[in-house]
Amino acid sequence: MTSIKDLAQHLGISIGTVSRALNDKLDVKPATRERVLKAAQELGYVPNQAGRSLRQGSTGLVGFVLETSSEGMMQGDLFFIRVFDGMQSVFSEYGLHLMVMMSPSSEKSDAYLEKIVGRRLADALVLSSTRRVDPRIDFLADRKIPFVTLGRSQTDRGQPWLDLDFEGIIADAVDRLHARGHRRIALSLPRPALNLRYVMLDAYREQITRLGLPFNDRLVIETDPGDNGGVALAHHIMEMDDRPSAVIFSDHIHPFGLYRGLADMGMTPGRDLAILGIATRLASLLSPNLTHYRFHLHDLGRRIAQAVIYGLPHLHKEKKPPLIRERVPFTLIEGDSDAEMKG
Amino acid sequence: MTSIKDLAQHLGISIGTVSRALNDKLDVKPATRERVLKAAQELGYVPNQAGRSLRQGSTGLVGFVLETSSEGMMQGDLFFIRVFDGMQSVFSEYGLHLMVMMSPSSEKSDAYLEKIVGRRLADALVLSSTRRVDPRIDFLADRKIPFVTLGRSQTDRGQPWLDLDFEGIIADAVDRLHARGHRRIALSLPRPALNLRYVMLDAYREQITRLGLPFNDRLVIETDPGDNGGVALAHHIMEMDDRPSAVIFSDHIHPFGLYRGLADMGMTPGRDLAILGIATRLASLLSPNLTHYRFHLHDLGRRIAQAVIYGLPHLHKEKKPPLIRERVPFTLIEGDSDAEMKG
DNA sequence: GGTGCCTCCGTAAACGTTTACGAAAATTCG
DNA sequence: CGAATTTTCGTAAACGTTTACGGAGGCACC
Repeated sequence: MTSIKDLAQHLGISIGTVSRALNDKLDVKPATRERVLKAAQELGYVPNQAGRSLRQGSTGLVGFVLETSSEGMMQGDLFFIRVFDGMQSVFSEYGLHLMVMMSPSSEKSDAYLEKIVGRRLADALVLSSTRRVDPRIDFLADRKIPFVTLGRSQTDRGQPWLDLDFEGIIADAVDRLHARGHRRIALSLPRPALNLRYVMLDAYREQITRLGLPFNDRLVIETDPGDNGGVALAHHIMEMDDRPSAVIFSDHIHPFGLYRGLADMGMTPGRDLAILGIATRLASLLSPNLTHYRFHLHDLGRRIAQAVIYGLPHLHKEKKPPLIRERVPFTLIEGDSDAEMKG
Repeated sequence: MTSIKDLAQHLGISIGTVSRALNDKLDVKPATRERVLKAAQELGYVPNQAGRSLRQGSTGLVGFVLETSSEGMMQGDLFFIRVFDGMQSVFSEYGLHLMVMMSPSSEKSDAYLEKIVGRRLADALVLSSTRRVDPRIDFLADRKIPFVTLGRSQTDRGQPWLDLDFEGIIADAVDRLHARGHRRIALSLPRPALNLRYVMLDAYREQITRLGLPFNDRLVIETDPGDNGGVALAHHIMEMDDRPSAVIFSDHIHPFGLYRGLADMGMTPGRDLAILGIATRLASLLSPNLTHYRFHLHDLGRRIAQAVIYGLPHLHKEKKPPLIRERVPFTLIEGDSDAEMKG
């Protein structure tokens, strides 16, 4: 593999000059710069990242920490790949590379982070699946590693975050169902550790009481990772003695299970139970059409990337970059799963 | 951040000894080794990867090149994350890290690989979405970069590969449908560039003729990326004048679309059209149950990882490691979507 | 006590860059 | 034409490791 030394020898100039030429430094004659660039092209020279990292203390890599939620059905997949794509599209402009890292389950995730960070594998990290109390945030903040979280947390160390606008969704969903005559509106929530759960629950409670409805915690239903995609959930709901007439989902998998479960019981979504979900494009494959909230995930990725850039001083010119803490807006896709309540 | 120099000063010994102690070299007294390890623990020392990479010429990273198939519905997602998980579980034992890299669309993927490889970002690569003629394979082989492909290709440079046993699936599927009285069996295939398409087509033709059925290329149906998950496909199939009584899918998304399309037409999968698919756990959410072929994706990931290890001489002891070229076996999950043909 | 052999450790070079510094060359100016 | 200034370039240090090499001690042996 050709090194900068080879290049310099081949051109008969010093490696210092070659380096400056390649990195667009000022003090190099235009003519020689051209010669260097041309030779680099011909010899297929690409700077070795290790050498460069060592010298300038930055690797050009941004790590996205993905937890292998060992809980049955993988939730995020369809979600994440679009986000990654958006992130990379921004990073490319800065010569950065996105590195998706599979972190072990949460108990060992600290040791994992320790290694990543200690080895200086990445210049910055993005955390996902943020928990209400998230030690990873303290860990990174203590070590002054630039990072951004996808999802909020109560562990607040002044870090930038991006999140979906769950409050907006819940408010809209509750309003919408209320306007259509529903009074017993259930909410399906993920496991307790995730901060997402509390955000949605608070928003739900707030909107319910604002509408003058009684808050009933029996209508707050926990999704069971062991439940195969939510089939059992359907039975659970339909067999409650004061069963809800509508249910709001916080993910895009469980609506499928619920549809399936209802079908098994001979019931129809939208007629026997109104359903609202947060969904990806997959939702369009449900019949009847699922009314759901959708996000521009590619944009979300771009926003995350921007927040990361702001955390890396050598990549932008802002003296005091803004602290990015945004909830990205949703779009409502109207379907037939949340029809008017008759009776 | 503490470097090995800090550690050495703190202990009052040379950095050479510290390095040897940490790397389990022979010529260091057990007592000092212990002291070093203890101090490293206390000071939170983790070796800087850039320094190490520079010296030994390897980064400890394995890149998985994921193409952002810009074609409508993302196919692979649910699939890949499990594979990643399997890979990482092996890599962890070797101190390797999986780095998922989002490669741009295929036209520019060469320039992308050029950068990755030139910068020495990864010790080895894994290619996915292999095409029948895949220039990436030539590129990597020419540069002697260790790599493994997930999926086969006609571009054969002696590289190891892992793949799903599509031949086995097709043979089993055709047999199964034939035994149940089906004579007009359609096959749904992905876009032409992918090698997968040809593997399946060949296997299909072979099995069809072996059973004495006529090969009819009108029964080979191309899935349209623009078609929203296969809904239009349903209409297309049901409106053929010599329409098939069964269809085999090569992916896990289109069955959803087909179910949806059939439902829209008031038809029932398994009664009006037999359906076989290759699927992930999501399939259990279809009603009636989709009969499908399933793979142990975590294992697949582990196999890929093993093949990668064999390509990195410093990580194993084999003089001549075996060339891994395997099709991982499938499991049939029986459902109700491929019932007996009546009439 | 000299010789030889281990065991353990320190020294220093090397990996490929970038960059501060100063020297050389080119240009401008009086 | 010489001096002052600017432009351009070469030198060398530094980043954090690993590792080949050799030296210093300890011990056993004759």
